[in-house]
Amino acid sequence: MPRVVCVAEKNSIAKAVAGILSGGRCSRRDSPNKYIKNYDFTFSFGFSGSSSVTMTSVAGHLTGLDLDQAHGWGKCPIPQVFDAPIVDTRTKDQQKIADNIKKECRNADYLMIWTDCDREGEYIGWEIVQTALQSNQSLQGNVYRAIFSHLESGHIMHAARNPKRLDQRAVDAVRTRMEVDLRSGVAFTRFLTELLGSKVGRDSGSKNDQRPIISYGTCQFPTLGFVVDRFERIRKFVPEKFWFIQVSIPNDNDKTVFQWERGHLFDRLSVAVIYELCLEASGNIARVADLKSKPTTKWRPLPLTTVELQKNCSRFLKMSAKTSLDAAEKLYQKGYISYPRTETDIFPPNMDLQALVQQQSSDRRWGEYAQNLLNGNGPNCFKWPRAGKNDDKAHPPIHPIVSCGEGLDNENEKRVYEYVTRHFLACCSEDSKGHSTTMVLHWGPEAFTANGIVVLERNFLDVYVWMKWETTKQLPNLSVGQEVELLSYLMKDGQTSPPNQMTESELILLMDANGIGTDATIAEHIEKIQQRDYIKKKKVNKQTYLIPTTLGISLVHGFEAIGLEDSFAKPFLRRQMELDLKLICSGNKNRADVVKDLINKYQNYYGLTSTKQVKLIETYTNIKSIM
DNA sequence: GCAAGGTC
Repeated sequence: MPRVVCVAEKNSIAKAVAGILSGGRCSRRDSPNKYIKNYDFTFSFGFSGSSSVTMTSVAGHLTGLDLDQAHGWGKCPIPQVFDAPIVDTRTKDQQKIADNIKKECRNADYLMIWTDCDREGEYIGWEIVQTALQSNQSLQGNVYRAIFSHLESGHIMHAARNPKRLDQRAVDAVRTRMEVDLRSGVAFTRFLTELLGSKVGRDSGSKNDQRPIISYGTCQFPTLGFVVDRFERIRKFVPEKFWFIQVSIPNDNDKTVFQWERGHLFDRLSVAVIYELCLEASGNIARVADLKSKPTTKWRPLPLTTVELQKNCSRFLKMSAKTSLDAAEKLYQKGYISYPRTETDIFPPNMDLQALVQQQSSDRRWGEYAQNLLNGNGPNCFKWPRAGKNDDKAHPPIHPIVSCGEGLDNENEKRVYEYVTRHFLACCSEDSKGHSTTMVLHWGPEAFTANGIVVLERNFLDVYVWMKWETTKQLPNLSVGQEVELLSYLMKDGQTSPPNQMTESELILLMDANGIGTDATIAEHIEKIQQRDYIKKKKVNKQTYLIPTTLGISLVHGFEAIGLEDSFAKPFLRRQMELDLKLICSGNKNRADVVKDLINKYQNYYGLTSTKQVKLIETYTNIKSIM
């Protein structure tokens, strides 16, 4: 019988796929790595007929990239970093996993790649192929690639029966990113550490004269740039005075305040003239000009992605992005929630979501809510979630798998589980419904509006406890055309205020929108620039803000003073690389040209930076003296 | 000792 080895990106996928292909009849063997298992069964592939199959996995990348020995830290002039030979490396864990693959493939006839169907997965597939060929050259030409986007059994069967080949263009694109990130990162990190490390070290009074690392990374710098940018906008902010008119009318024993439709104006005299006009024309009498009443809804959330999870854990639970992602990872490993790294905000149509809701019906906190959704009496019954626009073709939105009851003793995991579950139940609920009334008053030639909301059905809000939507005070009972005596009519002034410092939740949004990092790495970049002492967390009242340090501000301004064509601290460079990678994937550019162009650019920037390096030191010294 | 990207 022919022998087929299948390799997935992680054990959870290997286990699930083996279970489906074998009809639940597979046997499990250990591998040298405790997280990796080998699953044996028989299956009939189109290319091999009835075969003896071993399904195993890697755990992410199987190889790493580094400069060769001769070009290690301090061993060569920095510019050589841009064209030094690159070697593949393996950590001890990777070595064990590679050994397992080589052993399993030694007597194999076919190799089938089951890594995630995204760009990185394609590259990991290529790493697996290279490793397998080291022990079995005859596999060359007998490598297939399964195309799948979730783990529903019919879908997996279809993938097994319709294999494709690895997409070399996607592999090339990833290799390009790796090489450019490595060379640019290593070169500028060594340069900055040599130039500023001892200076910063002395200033910060760090012990045993240890020099801090001052790193450059294609993601680290734009992340820092966002924070510094906000900081500068606040620092340079000049408040501007404005004037406006506000009127109010009686409402029961209280009043209803109406806002001027012009908002506010920055010219006092204009407002004063308008105010006089109104007063002359109408005295203290206004007229109801319009009354609009309409149903309104507050939408339930979209299915949960990683970025949304991190943003909301930061906003609602005051957890750092790193902490929430780590907790989610643990919950996934324990089998409580689905895979936590996903960009998908649309559920596959044949998923049994009701069964997942049912799972939650025994919970003390939201069990009754879940049960009511399924019972279907009352306005709030199970409704298929809204569909977002993103599908990473690899993982479904984050959702709870089983109820954990009181089974979690780690506080962070408990809170993240609660968030994921409440979010999921909210997704499967009705929108919240209300009624909004808008009244327009005319006073002289000017219009003023007031708005009232009655929440009629809370629906998902009952389980999504962090979101608020409240009934406001009712508008007074008046009809169109009616005249009303004003309780007050005032000309007021105010001034514009600066934006707040950056929150972590805003930073995540900015990074995501600008393509800086991925769902899995955004939290790490934010963590990294704190470790490097470029930014610091600062608590004001109950809110935590991210504030750049002297070093962080100096780096951004220092490079600005040098005047590189594409600023390191802006997202443009990274975005341009991303576009080039897409062109490699579509076959419109080749890897060698893109690498050459990008490395050339960094070489030029390095040349310019080193001739103007004194500007970096000056900037640091100047900012140090005024901070 | 340096990057960013996977994953445990």
